[in-house]
Amino acid sequence: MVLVPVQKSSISDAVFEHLRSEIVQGRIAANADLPSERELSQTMQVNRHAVREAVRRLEQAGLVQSQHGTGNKVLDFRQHAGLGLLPDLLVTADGDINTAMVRSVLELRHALAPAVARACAQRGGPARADRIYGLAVELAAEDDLPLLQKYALDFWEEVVQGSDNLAYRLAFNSLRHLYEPTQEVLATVLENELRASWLYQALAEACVQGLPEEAALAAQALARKGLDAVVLAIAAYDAESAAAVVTTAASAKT
Amino acid sequence: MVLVPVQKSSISDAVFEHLRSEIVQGRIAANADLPSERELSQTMQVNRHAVREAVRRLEQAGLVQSQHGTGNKVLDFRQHAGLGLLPDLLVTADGDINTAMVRSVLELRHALAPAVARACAQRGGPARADRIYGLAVELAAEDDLPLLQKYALDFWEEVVQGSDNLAYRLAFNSLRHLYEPTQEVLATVLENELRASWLYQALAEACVQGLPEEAALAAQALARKGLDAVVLAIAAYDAESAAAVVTTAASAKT
DNA sequence: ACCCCGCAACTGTTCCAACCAGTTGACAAC
DNA sequence: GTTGTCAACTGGTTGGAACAGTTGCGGGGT
Repeated sequence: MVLVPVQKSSISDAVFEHLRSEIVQGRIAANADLPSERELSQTMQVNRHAVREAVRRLEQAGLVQSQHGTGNKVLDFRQHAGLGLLPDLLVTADGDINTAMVRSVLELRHALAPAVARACAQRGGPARADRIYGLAVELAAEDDLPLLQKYALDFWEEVVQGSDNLAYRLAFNSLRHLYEPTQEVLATVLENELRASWLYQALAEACVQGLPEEAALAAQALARKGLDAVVLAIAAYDAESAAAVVTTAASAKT
Repeated sequence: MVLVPVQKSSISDAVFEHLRSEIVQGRIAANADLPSERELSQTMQVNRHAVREAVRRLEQAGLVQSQHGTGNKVLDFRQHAGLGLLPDLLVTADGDINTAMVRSVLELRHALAPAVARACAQRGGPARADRIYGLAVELAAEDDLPLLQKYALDFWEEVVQGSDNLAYRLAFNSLRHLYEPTQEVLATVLENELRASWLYQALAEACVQGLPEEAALAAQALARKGLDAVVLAIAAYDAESAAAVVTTAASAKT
């Protein structure tokens, strides 16, 4: 018997998530008006306050704009949303993985990793470099994939902090929030990267010795491994999906 | 006589912004409890719903976590917030410019620009490349600084769209929202970059001919100019601030 | 015929006053 | 000492009312 904490969700949470997915998946066009609060509360059978709280969150997320007297206008999330929207974009309307988004995210990581590592080697300081080195050693000694993943995340967390750049860190936060719920799925795909312990060590070494370019190169090599693996996995996945569609069509014809 | 639209701000907006600045500037410690909703509504003399809507937005921004029965806990924004928080971090508690943050943001831009340009040259397509080229030509012909700035923003907007990477675009959104309100201030600092029309043209050329590495190099050179200029400006600004402090201290002593 | 003022009829915004529901800690009963 | 209960917090939800902008229609006026 396995017991897990039950997930409790408030009403306004549910309203928020519903409207968000309606918008993100294009079922409500950009620049269109959201139904009025009174109408929403009536059709969704919830109190108007719940709707209002949801709309406020949508506004904060850059998906909606409120105007007193006129209504709530749906914005184009591609123009106004931030990285916080990534988790919701990873799955398409029919529950499939949005492979284009996965590639996008890993490209973003590939673009940031070298810069973060470079900054960390420049400004991280000896104490931080020691911690990073210690994590690299732990990582090299570990064989279990989930644990390896956890250590890698800790490793990067330290490097990002060492970069002494809050903008990097905020971007990293968005990527981490995206990464955490999908860990198990990604573990197998990123295995090559996670097991490249020599690269983690090279990065750590570069931080200890204060060699920015070496750190950047190691970080780039790491991110490259992940990106390449994902690109391959995506190609396989898309081919499989296409084949499935063909099969379905064929069986429908018979 | 000049008339500008008056800024109307709702009550919950005001509550939100007040609490946000309290949190971001550390006047409420991370992991501390926010005062209860009833208490906040009483001390701020507003209705509890206004407080609730503000707290919802704080939660959405990653600054606060709500728990039924226990209260609203303040999170460490460095760990949980996204790039959307950047605008609020640019000014310190006493209204000064947060120079470390300015540097951080331009470093982020410097890290992203080459990757975005590379992707655009690879995947942008001929139609987009033509538009980019057209904007580069317009840019080269322009002399007025504010207009130059507008064209440069349009230019990058096109490049980002051409990168066919929604993650890049969402990150770019955050940077743009940060950039727009401070345009006038930044125009003078970034003048060297904005007037480097040959680099814009090199980037455009690379997009037209589909040369990713050339595009990346041009983009990096552009971002580098801005970053270098800002680093210099920051050094001057900090020196001036330090001198001002000394002067104040000296005059206080007499 | 045209213009313009004013009045509905929308919209979001704010408020009040309850009550429901989770959490915690003190305190009495065992 | 352990345990169950209850009071006193907390946020969550509800209904209803009134306030405040926006828009468009229609009845004046010119």
